Amino acid sequence: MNDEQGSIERCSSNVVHKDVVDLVKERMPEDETLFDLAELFKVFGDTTRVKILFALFTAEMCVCDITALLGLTQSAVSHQLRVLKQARLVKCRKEGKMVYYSLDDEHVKQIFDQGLAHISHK
Amino acid sequence: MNDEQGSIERCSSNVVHKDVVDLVKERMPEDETLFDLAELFKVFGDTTRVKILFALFTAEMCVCDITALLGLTQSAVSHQLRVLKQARLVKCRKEGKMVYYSLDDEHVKQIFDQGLAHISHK
DNA sequence: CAAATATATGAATATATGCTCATATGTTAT
DNA sequence: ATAACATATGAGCATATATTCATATATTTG
Repeated sequence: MNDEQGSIERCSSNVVHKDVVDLVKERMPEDETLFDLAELFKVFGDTTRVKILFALFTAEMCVCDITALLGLTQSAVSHQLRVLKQARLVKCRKEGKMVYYSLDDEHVKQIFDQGLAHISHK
Repeated sequence: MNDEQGSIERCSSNVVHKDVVDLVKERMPEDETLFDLAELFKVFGDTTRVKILFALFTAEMCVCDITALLGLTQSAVSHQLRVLKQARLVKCRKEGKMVYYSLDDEHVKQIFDQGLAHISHK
């Protein structure tokens, strides 16, 4: 209402730097976008799924092989493959009784590389 | 033990394509790396934290302003800032009673951009 | 020092999530 | 058709996690 230049008062849910908050608000993506982005990263946020994706960087694999590789239950693997597929990160093709999974995204590799870069200390 | 070229039998925790599994195993990063990577993405896997990081792309902000921006409790924001700080994604500087948070990572922007690229349909 | 304010933190709670178990579906071979 | 096998899926459980509430800490002001 007043205080044009340096607003350095009031908080408790009230804004201290209205100008900054307004600018940030302008530049914020839509809520749905932010939600979807978080949902995507949530998929990356599990060791089993990260392992599966890394495996598929190297080669297409059937569920059986992934199960053996990870030392988990076939059920557990299948459940996670479902999650990855729903996120459109992997695709599958059926050949006889077996189902072969492979990567279905060009971005994952780069996302992982950036993530690894962050991890190997800044 | 036998069957050199096309091993297309046995599963149930037994490997179907031993060659593939062996190759994949070779190229897999260490378990600790995979775990840390998943932990990092777990941090990105929450709408509130994604919002905070996006906000900080634009400007350094105090807790108060972030709280107003997100329409959450000050406590909730503080808890999430803690998570982000622990992951070395944000840093903070104190000025009087206020604490200003800003980005502390060069990779987040690129990770988010790749994530957004994936989201906006393949 | 006391009051006001900004931020941090521990406990409690409600929800989400990954795995296991049991079972269903679908394919191949006998 | 029956048996064997590969994969998918639903229910249940145990754990993780995001938010809230209450309160602690720290800084500034009167």
